[in-house]
Amino acid sequence: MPTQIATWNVNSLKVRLPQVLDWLARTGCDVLCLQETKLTDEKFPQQALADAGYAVSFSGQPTYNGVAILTRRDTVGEPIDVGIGNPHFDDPQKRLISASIGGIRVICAYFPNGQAIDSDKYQYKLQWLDALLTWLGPQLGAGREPLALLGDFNIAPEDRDVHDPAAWADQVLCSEPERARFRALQELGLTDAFRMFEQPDKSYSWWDYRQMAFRRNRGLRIDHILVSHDLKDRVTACSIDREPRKHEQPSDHAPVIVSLD
DNA sequence: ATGGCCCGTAGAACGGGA
Repeated sequence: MPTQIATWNVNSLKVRLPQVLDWLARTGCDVLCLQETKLTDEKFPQQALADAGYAVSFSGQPTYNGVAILTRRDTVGEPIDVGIGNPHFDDPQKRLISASIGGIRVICAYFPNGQAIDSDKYQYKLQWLDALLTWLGPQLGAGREPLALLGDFNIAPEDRDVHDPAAWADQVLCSEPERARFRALQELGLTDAFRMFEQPDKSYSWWDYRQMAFRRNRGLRIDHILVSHDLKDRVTACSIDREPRKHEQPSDHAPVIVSLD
Protein backbone atom coordinates (compact mmCIF):
# COMPACT_ATOMS: atom_id res chain seq x y z
CA MET A 1 0.00 0.00 0.00
CA PRO A 2 1.48 3.36 -0.99
CA THR A 3 2.31 5.89 1.64
CA GLN A 4 1.51 9.57 1.18
CA ILE A 5 3.54 12.18 2.99
CA ALA A 6 2.69 15.86 2.65
CA THR A 7 3.54 19.34 3.81
CA TRP A 8 1.26 22.36 4.18
CA ASN A 9 1.83 25.82 5.58
CA VAL A 10 -1.67 26.48 6.93
CA ASN A 11 -1.18 30.07 8.14
CA SER A 12 -3.07 29.47 11.42
CA LEU A 13 -4.33 26.00 12.28
CA LYS A 14 -7.15 27.59 14.27
CA VAL A 15 -8.61 29.16 11.14
CA ARG A 16 -7.69 26.29 8.82
CA LEU A 17 -8.61 23.27 10.96
CA PRO A 18 -11.83 22.52 9.06
CA GLN A 19 -9.91 22.62 5.78
CA VAL A 20 -7.18 20.38 7.17
CA LEU A 21 -9.76 17.84 8.36
CA ASP A 22 -11.50 17.93 4.97
CA TRP A 23 -8.20 17.52 3.18
CA LEU A 24 -7.15 14.56 5.32
CA ALA A 25 -10.52 12.90 4.73
CA ARG A 26 -10.27 13.50 0.99
CA THR A 27 -6.67 12.36 0.51
CA GLY A 28 -6.26 9.78 3.27
CA CYS A 29 -2.77 11.19 3.67
CA ASP A 30 -0.60 9.15 6.06
CA VAL A 31 1.72 11.87 7.33
CA LEU A 32 1.03 15.61 7.17
CA CYS A 33 3.61 18.19 8.21
CA LEU A 34 2.13 21.56 9.14
CA GLN A 35 3.80 24.96 9.45
CA GLU A 36 2.64 28.27 10.84
CA THR A 37 0.16 26.67 13.19
CA LYS A 38 0.33 29.92 15.23
CA LEU A 39 -0.96 28.11 18.30
CA THR A 40 0.41 27.56 21.77
CA ASP A 41 0.58 23.88 22.71
CA GLU A 42 -2.39 24.25 25.11
CA LYS A 43 -4.56 25.35 22.20
CA PHE A 44 -3.50 22.65 19.75
CA PRO A 45 -6.65 20.85 18.46
CA GLN A 46 -5.55 17.39 19.61
CA GLN A 47 -9.02 15.96 20.07
CA ALA A 48 -10.39 16.86 16.65
CA LEU A 49 -7.36 15.33 14.96
CA ALA A 50 -7.42 12.25 17.19
CA ASP A 51 -11.08 11.79 16.29
CA ALA A 52 -10.01 11.89 12.63
CA GLY A 53 -7.54 9.07 13.33
CA TYR A 54 -4.30 11.02 13.57
CA ALA A 55 -1.60 11.06 16.22
CA VAL A 56 -0.26 14.57 16.76
CA SER A 57 3.22 15.86 17.52
CA PHE A 58 3.54 19.61 17.82
CA SER A 59 5.69 22.52 18.94
CA GLY A 60 4.09 25.93 19.11
CA GLN A 61 4.36 29.41 20.56
CA PRO A 62 2.06 32.43 20.69
CA THR A 63 1.33 34.35 17.48
CA TYR A 64 4.15 33.17 15.23
CA ASN A 65 5.66 30.02 13.74
CA GLY A 66 4.64 26.64 15.14
CA VAL A 67 5.02 23.21 13.50
CA ALA A 68 3.28 19.85 13.78
CA ILE A 69 3.32 16.33 12.36
CA LEU A 70 0.04 14.43 11.97
CA THR A 71 0.37 10.65 11.71
CA ARG A 72 -2.42 8.38 10.54
CA ARG A 73 -2.64 5.64 13.14
CA ASP A 74 -4.39 2.90 11.15
CA THR A 75 -1.83 2.90 8.33
CA VAL A 76 1.55 3.96 9.71
CA GLY A 77 1.11 3.66 13.47
CA GLU A 78 2.54 5.93 16.12
CA PRO A 79 5.39 8.41 15.68
CA ILE A 80 8.45 7.59 17.76
CA ASP A 81 11.54 9.49 18.87
CA VAL A 82 9.85 12.87 18.45
CA GLY A 83 12.36 15.71 18.56
CA ILE A 84 11.92 19.46 18.72
CA GLY A 85 14.33 21.99 17.28
CA ASN A 86 17.95 21.62 16.15
CA PRO A 87 20.52 20.76 18.83
CA HIS A 88 23.06 22.90 16.96
CA PHE A 89 20.93 26.05 17.10
CA ASP A 90 19.36 27.42 20.24
CA ASP A 91 16.21 29.01 18.86
CA PRO A 92 13.18 30.35 20.73
CA GLN A 93 11.27 30.23 17.43
CA LYS A 94 9.41 26.95 16.97
CA ARG A 95 10.37 25.90 13.46
CA LEU A 96 11.43 22.25 13.59
CA ILE A 97 9.84 19.00 14.68
CA SER A 98 10.93 15.52 13.68
CA ALA A 99 9.73 11.96 14.23
CA SER A 100 10.35 8.43 13.01
CA ILE A 101 7.26 7.05 11.31
CA GLY A 102 7.13 3.65 9.66
CA GLY A 103 10.92 3.52 9.39
CA ILE A 104 11.30 7.00 7.91
CA ARG A 105 12.82 9.98 9.68
CA VAL A 106 10.39 12.81 8.96
CA ILE A 107 11.61 16.37 9.55
CA CYS A 108 8.99 19.11 9.40
CA ALA A 109 10.53 22.54 8.95
CA TYR A 110 9.37 26.13 8.79
CA PHE A 111 12.40 27.95 7.43
CA PRO A 112 12.78 31.63 8.35
CA ASN A 113 11.44 34.11 5.83
CA GLY A 114 14.28 36.61 6.07
CA GLN A 115 12.04 39.62 5.37
CA ALA A 116 14.65 41.58 3.33
CA ILE A 117 18.27 41.11 2.32
CA ASP A 118 19.46 44.00 4.47
CA SER A 119 17.55 42.97 7.60
CA ASP A 120 18.71 41.16 10.73
CA LYS A 121 16.10 38.52 9.91
CA TYR A 122 18.01 37.63 6.75
CA GLN A 123 21.20 37.02 8.74
CA TYR A 124 19.19 34.87 11.12
CA LYS A 125 17.86 32.93 8.14
CA LEU A 126 21.36 32.19 6.83
CA GLN A 127 22.56 31.12 10.28
CA TRP A 128 19.50 28.93 10.70
CA LEU A 129 20.21 27.31 7.32
CA ASP A 130 23.87 26.70 8.18
CA ALA A 131 22.86 25.06 11.45
CA LEU A 132 20.34 22.90 9.60
CA LEU A 133 23.10 21.71 7.25
CA THR A 134 25.35 20.93 10.22
CA TRP A 135 22.59 18.95 11.88
CA LEU A 136 21.45 17.02 8.80
CA GLY A 137 24.88 15.99 7.49
CA PRO A 138 25.45 13.13 9.93
CA GLN A 139 21.82 12.03 9.60
CA LEU A 140 22.39 11.32 5.91
CA GLY A 141 25.36 9.00 6.32
CA ALA A 142 25.43 5.37 5.23
CA GLY A 143 23.27 3.08 7.31
CA ARG A 144 21.07 5.85 8.66
CA GLU A 145 17.29 5.78 8.62
CA PRO A 146 15.72 6.98 5.33
CA LEU A 147 14.96 10.66 5.75
CA ALA A 148 12.47 13.16 4.35
CA LEU A 149 12.79 16.92 4.92
CA LEU A 150 9.47 18.64 4.29
CA GLY A 151 8.19 22.11 4.81
CA ASP A 152 8.02 25.74 3.91
CA PHE A 153 11.62 26.42 2.91
CA ASN A 154 11.03 30.07 2.03
CA ILE A 155 13.46 29.51 -0.84
CA ALA A 156 12.61 29.38 -4.54
CA PRO A 157 15.50 27.18 -5.71
CA GLU A 158 15.61 28.26 -9.37
CA ASP A 159 14.20 30.94 -11.63
CA ARG A 160 11.67 28.47 -13.04
CA ASP A 161 10.17 28.40 -9.53
CA VAL A 162 9.39 32.11 -9.74
CA HIS A 163 6.57 33.78 -11.71
CA ASP A 164 8.68 36.88 -12.43
CA PRO A 165 12.38 36.10 -12.01
CA ALA A 166 13.48 39.59 -12.99
CA ALA A 167 11.32 41.23 -10.34
CA TRP A 168 12.47 38.75 -7.70
CA ALA A 169 16.16 38.72 -8.66
CA ASP A 170 18.38 38.98 -5.56
CA GLN A 171 15.33 39.47 -3.36
CA VAL A 172 14.70 37.46 -0.24
CA LEU A 173 13.51 33.90 -1.09
CA CYS A 174 15.51 34.03 -4.34
CA SER A 175 18.91 35.40 -3.37
CA GLU A 176 22.05 33.49 -4.25
CA PRO A 177 23.15 32.81 -0.64
CA GLU A 178 19.79 31.15 0.03
CA ARG A 179 19.87 29.18 -3.19
CA ALA A 180 23.45 28.07 -2.46
CA ARG A 181 22.25 26.61 0.83
CA PHE A 182 19.38 24.83 -0.91
CA ARG A 183 21.97 23.27 -3.25
CA ALA A 184 24.07 22.37 -0.21
CA LEU A 185 21.12 20.36 1.09
CA GLN A 186 21.04 18.54 -2.26
CA GLU A 187 24.79 17.94 -2.02
CA LEU A 188 24.25 16.26 1.34
CA GLY A 189 22.28 13.64 -0.59
CA LEU A 190 18.76 15.06 -0.58
CA THR A 191 16.66 15.09 -3.77
CA ASP A 192 13.86 17.53 -4.60
CA ALA A 193 11.04 15.00 -5.09
CA PHE A 194 8.97 17.42 -7.17
CA ARG A 195 11.71 17.69 -9.81
CA MET A 196 12.04 13.92 -10.15
CA PHE A 197 9.01 14.10 -12.45
CA GLU A 198 7.85 16.08 -15.43
CA GLN A 199 5.76 18.94 -14.06
CA PRO A 200 3.59 21.66 -15.55
CA ASP A 201 5.37 24.91 -16.33
CA LYS A 202 4.75 27.62 -13.77
CA SER A 203 4.18 25.24 -10.87
CA TYR A 204 4.03 27.17 -7.62
CA SER A 205 3.12 26.45 -4.00
CA TRP A 206 2.52 29.97 -2.67
CA TRP A 207 0.59 32.94 -4.03
CA ASP A 208 0.22 36.34 -2.38
CA TYR A 209 -3.24 37.12 -1.02
CA ARG A 210 -3.15 40.44 -2.83
CA GLN A 211 -3.68 41.41 -6.45
CA MET A 212 -5.53 38.21 -7.29
CA ALA A 213 -2.13 36.55 -7.44
CA PHE A 214 -3.56 33.02 -7.38
CA ARG A 215 -6.00 33.62 -10.22
CA ARG A 216 -3.16 35.11 -12.26
CA ASN A 217 -0.79 32.33 -11.10
CA ARG A 218 1.75 34.83 -9.88
CA GLY A 219 3.44 32.58 -7.34
CA LEU A 220 6.59 30.97 -6.05
CA ARG A 221 7.53 27.36 -5.41
CA ILE A 222 8.90 27.57 -1.88
CA ASP A 223 7.35 24.50 -0.22
CA HIS A 224 9.41 21.39 -0.80
CA ILE A 225 9.87 17.71 -0.08
CA LEU A 226 13.47 16.50 -0.10
CA VAL A 227 14.26 12.79 0.22
CA SER A 228 17.40 10.85 1.02
CA HIS A 229 18.95 8.48 -1.56
CA ASP A 230 17.35 5.32 -0.21
CA LEU A 231 13.95 6.97 -0.02
CA LYS A 232 14.29 8.37 -3.53
CA ASP A 233 14.05 4.87 -4.96
CA ARG A 234 10.59 4.53 -3.41
CA VAL A 235 9.14 7.81 -4.70
CA THR A 236 6.44 7.24 -7.33
CA ALA A 237 4.89 10.71 -7.60
CA CYS A 238 5.07 14.25 -6.27
CA SER A 239 2.57 17.03 -6.83
CA ILE A 240 1.21 20.33 -5.58
CA ASP A 241 -2.49 20.25 -4.68
CA ARG A 242 -3.91 23.60 -5.76
CA GLU A 243 -7.47 22.73 -4.70
CA PRO A 244 -7.37 24.14 -1.15
CA ARG A 245 -6.04 27.46 -2.46
CA LYS A 246 -9.33 27.88 -4.36
CA HIS A 247 -11.51 27.61 -1.25
CA GLU A 248 -13.01 30.42 0.75
CA GLN A 249 -10.55 31.75 3.36
CA PRO A 250 -7.60 29.74 2.06
CA SER A 251 -4.06 29.49 3.31
CA ASP A 252 -1.74 31.34 0.94
CA HIS A 253 0.22 28.06 0.55
CA ALA A 254 -0.85 24.84 -1.17
CA PRO A 255 -0.02 21.35 0.10
CA VAL A 256 2.78 19.36 -1.55
CA ILE A 257 2.42 15.56 -1.53
CA VAL A 258 4.84 12.74 -2.23
CA SER A 259 3.79 9.11 -2.82
CA LEU A 260 6.03 6.19 -1.83
CA ASP A 261 5.64 2.55 -2.80
C1' DA B 1 2.18 55.13 -6.96
C1' DT B 2 6.66 50.40 -2.93
C1' DG B 3 0.42 49.48 -1.44
C1' DG B 4 -3.03 46.29 -2.15
C1' DC B 5 -4.42 40.87 1.93
C1' DC B 6 -4.60 37.86 5.97
C1' DC B 7 -3.54 36.38 10.74
C1' DG B 8 -2.83 36.91 15.92
C1' DT B 9 -2.85 39.90 19.37
C1' DA B 10 -4.38 43.65 20.83
C1' DG B 11 -7.79 46.63 21.69
C1' DA B 12 -2.71 49.77 16.83
C1' DA B 13 -3.84 53.44 11.00
C1' DC B 14 0.57 47.02 14.41
C1' DG B 15 4.14 43.35 13.19
C1' DG B 16 5.02 39.68 10.25
C1' DG B 17 4.37 37.07 6.46
C1' DA B 18 6.48 36.33 1.31
